[in-house]
Amino acid sequence: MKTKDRIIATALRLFNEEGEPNVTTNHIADEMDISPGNLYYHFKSKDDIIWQIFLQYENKIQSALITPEVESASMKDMWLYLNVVFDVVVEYRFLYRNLIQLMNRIEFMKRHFRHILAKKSQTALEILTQLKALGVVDADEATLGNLADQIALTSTFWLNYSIAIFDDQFDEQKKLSHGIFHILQMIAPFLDDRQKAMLHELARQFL
Amino acid sequence: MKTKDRIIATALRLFNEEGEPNVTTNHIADEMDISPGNLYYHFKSKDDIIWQIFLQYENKIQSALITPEVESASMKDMWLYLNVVFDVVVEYRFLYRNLIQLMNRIEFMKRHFRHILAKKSQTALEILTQLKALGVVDADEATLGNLADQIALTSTFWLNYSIAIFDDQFDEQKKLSHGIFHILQMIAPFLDDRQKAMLHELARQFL
DNA sequence: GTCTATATAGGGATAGAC
DNA sequence: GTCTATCCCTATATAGAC
Repeated sequence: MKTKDRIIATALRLFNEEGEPNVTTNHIADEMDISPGNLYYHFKSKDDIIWQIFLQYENKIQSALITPEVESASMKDMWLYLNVVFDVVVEYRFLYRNLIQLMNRIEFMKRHFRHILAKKSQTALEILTQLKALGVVDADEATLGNLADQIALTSTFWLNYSIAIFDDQFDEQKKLSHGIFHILQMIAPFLDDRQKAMLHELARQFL
Repeated sequence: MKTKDRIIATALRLFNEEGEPNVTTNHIADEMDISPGNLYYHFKSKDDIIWQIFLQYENKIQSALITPEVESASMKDMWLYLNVVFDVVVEYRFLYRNLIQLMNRIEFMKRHFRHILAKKSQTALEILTQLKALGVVDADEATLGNLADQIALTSTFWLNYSIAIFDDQFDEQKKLSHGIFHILQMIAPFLDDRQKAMLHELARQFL
């Protein structure tokens, strides 16, 4: 693994663990046992490191945001989609914790993130629409649109929300599952009894 | 107005306008035409200023979170409640922009904010329950609980969300109304036609 | 209560040797 | 590509005069 990649990996880990504002470039270099000068040979600034991490993140989230072919014709498809999205969010959670700050500080970030957010909502809508066509979901267009936005918003801020409401020792993975099921519950009123039972079963297994 | 209060007012304004991390104590003193030394005569640290602002905020939000007697027996009651809450959120919006950061930095903040968030959800649930008893809303307990949490989450993070998705020149007040109607739309599927029409009318007037 | 002056510390970033 | 040494700057906070 090249030094440049190690810097990115280490920075990402420290940012996630301690919050980006609390992690200095010296801190990163120290953790890797390299000199600050070396770090600045590979990156021209701290924001440059963050931007490179963001580009990695953007790649991953975009792969996650390709509309899946709804296969099982059930809420399991939505559940899978949410799992993929939440995984990426967790992996790059520091971005979400300081979203506004970073968007204002780093050029292009705002535009790129806005694009991702729109895609999140759009993909959710496409899945819902497919599920509706298959008779799994029963709701009008406006409701589906509202649900899609709500899914985008919730998947974006759930981690912050859960930091605020849950005990700190609460298991990270549990928080996530909790978020996913919170979203699925939003859709539940528009499902028939068989699908509701399936949600219940998923909840039993994973919550 | 005493200097101490002027410091709080000025700090709040600057924090909101420029983001707390971008506003230094010197910056605040400068804006008020007092010396940094004077500022530190009144507050022992920057975090102390933030904490005092938070206590002000806590007072206001707690007044807003008292369950209203549902009077008009319509969605107008929910609409009024949301307006009161959003007003406070906007007045102290810098807290929401750096929520996690501040909660980790300032003692007690986490505990206090967690309490407020729980109350937000609880109050929303009480209003929904009253509306159900009056026959305005038709949904089971689980759905109402889910809606209440969703209202708490959305009212907390809507400002950040709207910064991310809307154009910067988009009017502040419009963003707010947009958030309120987004929440009302979440409840819409559980209303009868007359109530839906009322939402439509409110939207026409304020959106 | 308010000012001026300053201590202290730490972070971002660069120069130049190896 | 990596290190050492260091510069520069800015932020928090304090000391002591008025």
